[in-house]
Amino acid sequence: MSHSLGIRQAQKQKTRQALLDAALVLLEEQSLSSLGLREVTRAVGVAPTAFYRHFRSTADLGVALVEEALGSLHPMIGATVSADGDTDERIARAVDLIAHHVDAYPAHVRFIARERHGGVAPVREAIRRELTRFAEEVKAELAGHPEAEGWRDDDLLMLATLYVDQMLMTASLFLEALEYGGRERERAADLATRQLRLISTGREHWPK
Amino acid sequence: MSHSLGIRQAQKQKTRQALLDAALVLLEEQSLSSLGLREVTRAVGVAPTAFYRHFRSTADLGVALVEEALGSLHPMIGATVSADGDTDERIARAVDLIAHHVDAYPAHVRFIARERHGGVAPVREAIRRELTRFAEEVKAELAGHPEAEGWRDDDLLMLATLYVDQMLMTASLFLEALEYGGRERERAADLATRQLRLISTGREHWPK
DNA sequence: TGTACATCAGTGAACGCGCGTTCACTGATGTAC
DNA sequence: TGTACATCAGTGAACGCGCGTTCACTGATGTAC
Repeated sequence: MSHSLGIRQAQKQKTRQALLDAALVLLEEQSLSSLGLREVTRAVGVAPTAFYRHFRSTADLGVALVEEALGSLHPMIGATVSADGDTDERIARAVDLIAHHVDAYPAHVRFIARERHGGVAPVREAIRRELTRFAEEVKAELAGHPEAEGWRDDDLLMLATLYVDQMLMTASLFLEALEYGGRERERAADLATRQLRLISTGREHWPK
Repeated sequence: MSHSLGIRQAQKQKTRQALLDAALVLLEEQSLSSLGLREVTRAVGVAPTAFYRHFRSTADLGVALVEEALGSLHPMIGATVSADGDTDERIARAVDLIAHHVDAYPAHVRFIARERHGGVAPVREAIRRELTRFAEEVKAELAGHPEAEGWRDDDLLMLATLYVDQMLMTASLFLEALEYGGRERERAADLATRQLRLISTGREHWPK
């Protein structure tokens, strides 16, 4: 769109984003099902009632956060499973991409890891839906590679699902490393690399 | 011990267990960080203050639940990675054991999946500690098999960690299937079976 | 451009409610002799 | 076995507090003419 938003709309979006940002910070130390609407508005500096101009409830805000968090993850996917280089180079690149994503968006990663199995059903649903979509995209990407020749469709989806889950496991391992500091980061990268290598080995020898 | 507990001790343990049981039921629909002490005592039918005779806080109760939940999982581990039969038989048996465990202790499985990355630090820590212990036990079990010959120690631990995480992923998939009903259960079993088969293939062709 | 009216994001007071925690207590159970 | 005292799991009243939600409001922004 070329015409800029009206002043009113722009201000509203700004407040909405401030609410999302404040919630994300508060969610580093608690889970969504205990997040209070007043906490969030207090952190932003608006009246509690202003919350209702943007979200019906904290669960509703949570669903919006899912879209934000997994939206930021989306561009990373294509790159992670892209085809250049040999297996080891691709694995190293994927682990590196995950590590940098965690550095750039730690709160988003934590939110997804926490609420994927969390206590708020609509948010769990939203995450499940997005991750299913991711797996299908990874599958499509895999199907484009020559290695995928002869693979059954459902085996490809199985592999894609394994990659997506492994990506999340690795991301949350890097997140812990970020908190603990020390050599945890290298240990996480090393573990993730070898696990991906084992999966790749299985993939190469998969009986088609 | 041969002598039975005194009446007082027995009654105290009974109340404590009732608190744990009630909490576990309440935690099916919310997460620990939003669980109220009064909710729990109300469900049991004791005064709120009675709670303090057993736990300092709901976080403390959470740690006790971790021990209960992962204790029930413990006997299953040896059986899951035991050596009898060929690869496919072993995989089928493992998937079956996981499915039955989820049927038998759904609330325990949900609790662990939810609080592993939940908002209560001491509980996350307790789960992490137990899962590390599990991975080391699986590693020891794997090391006893002939297939492990020539494997480096850290590669064995890497594989064990992958198995433990995969077990949890599968368990939580079965849990969702339990909620949704329909053919989800078979689909979950099928996916888990093929993912374990891929891991096994990688294991067989692992470059030692 | 100027005027008159409509819209609506954010306000602030008020509400009833359930929370965690304290305290002194009760009465059944345990123990010493 | 009986008695006198100690222990301690569970009670119930009371507290101050922050919660989510309602409501009528204000005043800047938007729109029609």
